[in-house]
Amino acid sequence: MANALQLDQFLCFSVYLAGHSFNQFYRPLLEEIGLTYPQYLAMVSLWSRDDQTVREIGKALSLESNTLTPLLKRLEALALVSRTRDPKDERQVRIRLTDKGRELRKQAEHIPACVVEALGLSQKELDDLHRTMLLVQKRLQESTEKPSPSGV
Amino acid sequence: MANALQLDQFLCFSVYLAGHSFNQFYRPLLEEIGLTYPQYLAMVSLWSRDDQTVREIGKALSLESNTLTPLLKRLEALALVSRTRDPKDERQVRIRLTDKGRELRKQAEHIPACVVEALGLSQKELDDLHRTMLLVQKRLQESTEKPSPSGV
DNA sequence: AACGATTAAATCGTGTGAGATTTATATGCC
DNA sequence: GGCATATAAATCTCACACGATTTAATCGTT
Repeated sequence: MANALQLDQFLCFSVYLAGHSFNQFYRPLLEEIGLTYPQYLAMVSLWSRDDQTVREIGKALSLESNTLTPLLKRLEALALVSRTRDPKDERQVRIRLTDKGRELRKQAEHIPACVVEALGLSQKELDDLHRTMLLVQKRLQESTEKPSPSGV
Repeated sequence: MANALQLDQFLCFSVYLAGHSFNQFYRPLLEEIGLTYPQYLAMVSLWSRDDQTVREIGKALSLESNTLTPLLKRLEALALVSRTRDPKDERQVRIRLTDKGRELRKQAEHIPACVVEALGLSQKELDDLHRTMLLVQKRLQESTEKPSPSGV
């Protein structure tokens, strides 16, 4: 039990530090194209599917409007996206790539290979890592949303 | 290659989201004892070794004084730690647990088991996860510190 | 001992993140 | 149709994170 405690302490540290190092690794690469890591993730989401609402992007990134609104305004200021109210539902704001936003994808395309190279993992290991991260996310989110499935 | 790009995009998302979910899971647990996640990590570091300099804690958490100084001042305001200049080297500030800071450990001790339970992983899987996170951190940090080991 | 270089914290400005509240629009029920 | 309810963004406040700079103390060399 002192053992389990110890392990988790290391685990929470290692997850925290891995996230950090991911962020740090991307930073200089993204600096070249003028984006922060969260801005890059929002752009990746839009490159894979254009014309999303703030809420949809938020779902993809696990972020709410309190974080996304200013972030997207910065992307708008960079002329990478446009923000317009949906005429069919004025509550929603639709985010669309501009030509410049689509152009930027080309400059960002070399980045993934840099990460794969730095990690130095095989395809299978990358796959395992990806699956593990998704599982961790799923399990923790389930526990967070409903702390006690058997009612309280 | 469109393949590799796709995989990494998912990977950077999944790592980002796993970090998020970890943070979200800890939040309500830590709220009970009045700490944020980074504050908790600093306290864990001090519980495992008391009387560290800002720099030493920073090394453990991959943080610099620009982040740590205000964080540690908040812990000081909570009366959990003391901050005093080292008489032998006045440049350094030594961080020491107060009695209250040591006491808090008891209230934090149940948290690790919650995480292990939520993850629902075997000891071996937890171990693998931990090792993988450490490896990711190591590889990415190496690449970040010296972008090209074979000179440029 | 003196002065340039190094080191440790602290400070400053910008950009996330998150809880709580607010504003504006849409929906449901009578 | 009219009003309570629900939903989507935006706003506000606080707490990280980080690059860059500043301040203070120590070290190294002469």
